[in-house]
Amino acid sequence: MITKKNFLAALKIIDEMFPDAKGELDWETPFQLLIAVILSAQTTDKGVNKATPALFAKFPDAEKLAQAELSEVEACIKTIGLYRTKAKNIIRTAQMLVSDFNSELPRDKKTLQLLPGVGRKTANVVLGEAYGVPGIAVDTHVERISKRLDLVPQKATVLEVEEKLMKWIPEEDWTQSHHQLIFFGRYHCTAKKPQCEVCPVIEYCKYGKQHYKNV
DNA sequence: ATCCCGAGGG
DNA sequence: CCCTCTGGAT
Repeated sequence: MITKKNFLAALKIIDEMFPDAKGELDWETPFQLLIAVILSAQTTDKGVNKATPALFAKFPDAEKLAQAELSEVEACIKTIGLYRTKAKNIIRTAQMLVSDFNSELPRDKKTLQLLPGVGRKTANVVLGEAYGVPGIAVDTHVERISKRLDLVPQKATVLEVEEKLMKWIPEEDWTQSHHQLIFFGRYHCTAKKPQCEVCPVIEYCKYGKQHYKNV
């Protein structure tokens, strides 16, 4: 297991690699952010950004989406993976916002997760992006990076990853580090062809040292 | 553990 | 072809 000192050293280097890391979903209102994040499951942000303009043009707010026809919503997001489940989820989410929450987003994690399609990861992202609540959403990238750095055992759950990151990263850095870990995973430490040959973090990386011994 | 499910890349 | 992409619900 990596030491806290070495992990924070690696994080500092990643900070220098991606100083401007931020969320890449397009949205205008917290409601639209929520919908975009629900849609982003198992799908690239690019794919979501391609579909949401048409979706939000027709259904810009919770009231409109709550009254939408399922087939019409499906047509808007057809190019996105898992589109049938997601169409149902975002309509029901909009209906619940209107009927139970006065058309406003709940601002706490527990309540947000009552909405269909919203789990811990999505709630974390919405709270962080829309309201500035410190948090670390563990997605596929954050999980992969954490395991390659040997921050947690390979069989650790995403919740265990989140807890370890929150324990070792100062709270004031949670949001920024979260974005930077995602950028690092998306553009450098990719799932398929990680760029270990030119990786400034490899001296701290169990995975990198195992796969590229000559560095 | 399994299902949902399309686009993009290698 | 196969794998991956800011997962969640059953």
